[in-house]
Amino acid sequence: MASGRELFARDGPEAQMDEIAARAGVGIGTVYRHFPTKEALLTAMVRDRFQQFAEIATLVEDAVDPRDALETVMRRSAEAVEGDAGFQLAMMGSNELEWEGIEEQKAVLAAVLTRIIRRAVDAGAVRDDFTFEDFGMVMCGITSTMYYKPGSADWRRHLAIVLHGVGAPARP
Amino acid sequence: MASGRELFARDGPEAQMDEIAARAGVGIGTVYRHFPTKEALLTAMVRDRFQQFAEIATLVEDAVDPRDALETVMRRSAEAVEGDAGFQLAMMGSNELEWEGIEEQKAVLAAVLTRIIRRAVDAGAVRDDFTFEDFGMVMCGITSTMYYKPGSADWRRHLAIVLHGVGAPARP
DNA sequence: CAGCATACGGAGCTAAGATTCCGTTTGTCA
DNA sequence: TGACAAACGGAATCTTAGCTCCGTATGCTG
Repeated sequence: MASGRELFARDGPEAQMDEIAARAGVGIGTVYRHFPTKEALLTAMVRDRFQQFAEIATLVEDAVDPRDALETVMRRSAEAVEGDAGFQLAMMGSNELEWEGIEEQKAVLAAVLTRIIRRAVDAGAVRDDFTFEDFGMVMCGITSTMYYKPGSADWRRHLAIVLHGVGAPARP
Repeated sequence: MASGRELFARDGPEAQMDEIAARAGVGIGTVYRHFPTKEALLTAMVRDRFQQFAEIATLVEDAVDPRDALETVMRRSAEAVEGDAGFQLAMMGSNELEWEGIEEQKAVLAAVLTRIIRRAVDAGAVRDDFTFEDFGMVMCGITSTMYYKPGSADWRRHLAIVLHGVGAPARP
């Protein structure tokens, strides 16, 4: 059940299948009938999030100011993930393991973001060596703040620092 | 054994006690005679690292340029931790759980770093709201890159971005 | 060398949590 | 209403990994 996977996300990735089932109001067997394994459940959740990221990025892509677009994508994506400990951990590891069936969503996101980044670089608003890879990297960092200080808004400071750091260095 | 804990650090925090013991060339019982619990072993390791951080910071504190001092501390600390997956994960969580017996080392580090940061801020080289807490936060982020891309030098890019972001914003 | 103490090794105990399996319930068709 | 199918629930199983315990080896003293 969709509801089940969200509850799981909320409690973090070490949530027990028993608990997930109970909270969704079904038996364990039922959960396993929908998702053959715990990892499958995780993956489904992660895929949804990446899709959401892609939607956010697409929505913002045509903003007049490309620098704004980038900033907004980062902020909105981070906000979307606040309180979803399960995904936060998954994301921090997303560069490591290639989750099955995530590639597609990731590719869409990469395409949109690459365009946004290129525009921002061309506008001189972002350091010219910034890439989609870097985007993922710094987002993971921000996510780590979220994960380890749940409920705090500290990640916004982290984002602010990174956003400043992503800007083009002052020409001397 | 000191050697034992390092081997453990290398293999990550999910290394099994059996394996640790075997690799150290002793029996499991012997490991448990030195460290009552797996967590104790972790903690000992983490304490050593924090002490190392404090030493690095102290060594660099008197550099002429406070901005350089900060940068050097970050880089050297990160380098010290490269390849130590166990500590990397522990550090990412260090703001969450208060490890027993780490407070002392952490306090020393905080004192030195706070001085360095203050000097850098006073010199106008670092954004004036930057704190020791922020230091830990961004270091965790950089560490997450290290952890999830082991063996890669990508964390240096992450550090570069963050360092730029930590700088004082241009006065308009 | 005998006797005692200290430290070792590692088989086995126990807990936790993912996954399986089968008897039961619910729903549909004639 | 009876028979069959699909979906369910959750106790039991299997696996993994931390930890305990006790018989043995090493070393010191007289």
